Amino acid sequence: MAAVTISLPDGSTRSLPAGATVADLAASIGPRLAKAAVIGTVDGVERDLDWTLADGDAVEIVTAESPRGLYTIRHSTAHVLAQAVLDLFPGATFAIGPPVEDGFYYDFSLPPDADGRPATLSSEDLERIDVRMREIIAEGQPFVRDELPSDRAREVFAAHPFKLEIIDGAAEDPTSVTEAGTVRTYENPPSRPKEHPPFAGYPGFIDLCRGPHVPATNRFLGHFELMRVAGAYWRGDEHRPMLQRVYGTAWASKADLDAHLRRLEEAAARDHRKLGAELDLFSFPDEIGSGLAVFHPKGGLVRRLLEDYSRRRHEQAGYEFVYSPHITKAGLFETSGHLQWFADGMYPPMELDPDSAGKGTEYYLKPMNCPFHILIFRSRMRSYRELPLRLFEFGTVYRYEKSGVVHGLTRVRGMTQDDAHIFCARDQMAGELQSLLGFVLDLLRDYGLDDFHLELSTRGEAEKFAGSDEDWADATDALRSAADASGLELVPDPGGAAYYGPKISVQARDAIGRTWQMSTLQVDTQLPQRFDLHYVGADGQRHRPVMIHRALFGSVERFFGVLVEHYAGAFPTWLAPVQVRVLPVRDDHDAYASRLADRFRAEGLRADVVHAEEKLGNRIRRAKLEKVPYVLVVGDDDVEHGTVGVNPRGGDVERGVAVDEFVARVRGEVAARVA
RNA sequence: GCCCGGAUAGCUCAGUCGGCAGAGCGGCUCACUCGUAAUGAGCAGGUCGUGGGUUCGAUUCCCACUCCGGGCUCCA
Repeated sequence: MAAVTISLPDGSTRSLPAGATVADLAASIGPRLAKAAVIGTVDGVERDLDWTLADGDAVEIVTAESPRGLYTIRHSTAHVLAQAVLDLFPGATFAIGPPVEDGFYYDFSLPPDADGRPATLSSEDLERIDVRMREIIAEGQPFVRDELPSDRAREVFAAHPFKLEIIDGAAEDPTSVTEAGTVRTYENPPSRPKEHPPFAGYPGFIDLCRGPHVPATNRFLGHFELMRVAGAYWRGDEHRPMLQRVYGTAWASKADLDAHLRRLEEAAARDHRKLGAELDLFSFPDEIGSGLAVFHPKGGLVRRLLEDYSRRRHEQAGYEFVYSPHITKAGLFETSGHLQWFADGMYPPMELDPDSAGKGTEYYLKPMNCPFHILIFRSRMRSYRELPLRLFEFGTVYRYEKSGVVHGLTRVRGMTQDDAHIFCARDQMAGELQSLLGFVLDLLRDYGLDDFHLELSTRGEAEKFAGSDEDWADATDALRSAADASGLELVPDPGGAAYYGPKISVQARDAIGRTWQMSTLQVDTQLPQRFDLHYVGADGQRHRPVMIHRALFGSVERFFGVLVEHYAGAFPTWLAPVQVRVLPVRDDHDAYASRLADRFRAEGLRADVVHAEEKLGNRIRRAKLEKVPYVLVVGDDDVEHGTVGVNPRGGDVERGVAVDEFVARVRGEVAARVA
């Protein structure tokens, strides 16, 4: 029998009999690899284990723990989910079911209820689905690959309109291929034919799919958990039917699954909404309305510290501070284009000052600050010598966010932007953007975020963009070169721009690896035109300035929320609402404790005292739960020697520390903005 | 805006198959005076999210609304 020669990633080659598969190759390397192999890549393309190898193929065996192996496990689990739902809900049909980060989902449409609308899944249904999935897994159904002519596939999937759309190429499925004329399928034949198989000519379950898959349902699957059910629009389009989406997570082992579930718990424990209440930072009283926060004294203090530091840095960087009102007549937003492009995001107008006919003037709450800053620019003739003119405001704006999207402090209806508009000459734009990006990143690092990437949002095909192609191209180029100069990774986001211009957004990764959109830098040639802005150049002629819109925090509220989660509520000393808590051991140490707190406050530290009305242990416990950076315990020894017992957050207790030394230590930390 | 789920004391939650509402923590009072993550006892605190409907009777069943959570769409 002829042999095939296969090359491996380490550069070695192996000879196998003709007809050998990926699985045979793994077995020839070793029994452990044979067992661990989920799929293989052949010349870079992922293939099932039963794929027949050809002479000269370069093959890599993919194991369960690898990203590709996990992807396969999640993908195969999604198929099992689909089979289970189709089994349990006769008449149900299915759409797409790709693997996603940490798991998978599948979208379904259930047969109509008595009221004629498609039925929905409830969380109780998830338990039944879970049970059915485990039965299918225990059955050990193979995943059987096949290529069907499209005509034949249309017959097989006749009862599944979403699949027909995919076969016809009208809908995209990230896990399906619809090559001209044929489609690939994966069948899971059941051990016993189903009573009412929903596919013509197949006794069990079959799905359109590019693959590859695990060899059988009892290989590598089973370490999964269904997480939630949610609505999702077919093809992500809000004008199309709402499907029922089931999300799950799946891993290579029980230990990995458990570790993932623990990570979710940890993330929940640092949720800023939970910590906001626990640490008495802010709240969202129902009486005020959705997405409208109040900051309590401690949250207000932290917020003021964030803002104060930002203000100082902006002053040093040549920004000038302005203020503008919260409401304005409609005309301003007509000129700016907001009422044309952004009206959906604005609160409806108030009609004031009716005339004799009863017709009043419409006022709007501002959704953005830019038109106001523009009016400041336009308030008098500007010289090129004034440029770049950088106008900064902590500007509170209101946006009528759709009711389903508000989320803690990260998506609100009333927010304060650390907003600035830079008016510059066209030839200053590139340089200004570059130094601006450096300034942004530098400042974010001071707040403790240091892992970034950039996103470049450009104009898409849609109609929602104002202005000429040329202006967009210029602006986009300027942003791209500033981004390149930063050396950070740049992810494209076509179609993500605001109506008036492209933007770079800075995405920051927090302490547990989640990314948040923070700063935005936008180039705008539209508003200067709309407001007919100009300045007088060195040549004595009028020129049109370019505007750069930028916010570093994005919104103060979101930034605050992100920092709470980043630090898990344990703010660094410079931001902590209470930096030092003094705990006298007994009543007769009260006077000493109070003198210490006075001294600390005189040194510019935020210190308080909790007297001995409760046991020391409990007072320490409370201080720890409040995440106070320094708990000082003072007793007889300390009164006698002028020392303190230092119990630092996350560190070891140290007795008999001299007060001066302690003050110097903490003041140093605050100055360096660490810990 | 759409789909699913929820709202009971300041917080976390139990409970009522329709018949006067419960716990722990927290708060207050008293006692304890204590050296590094929960001392004990007592007291107060709820028109069971809001408004309608069904009913002899609704916190419980139905409807609408408000607010919250998880998604989709959208977004700082």
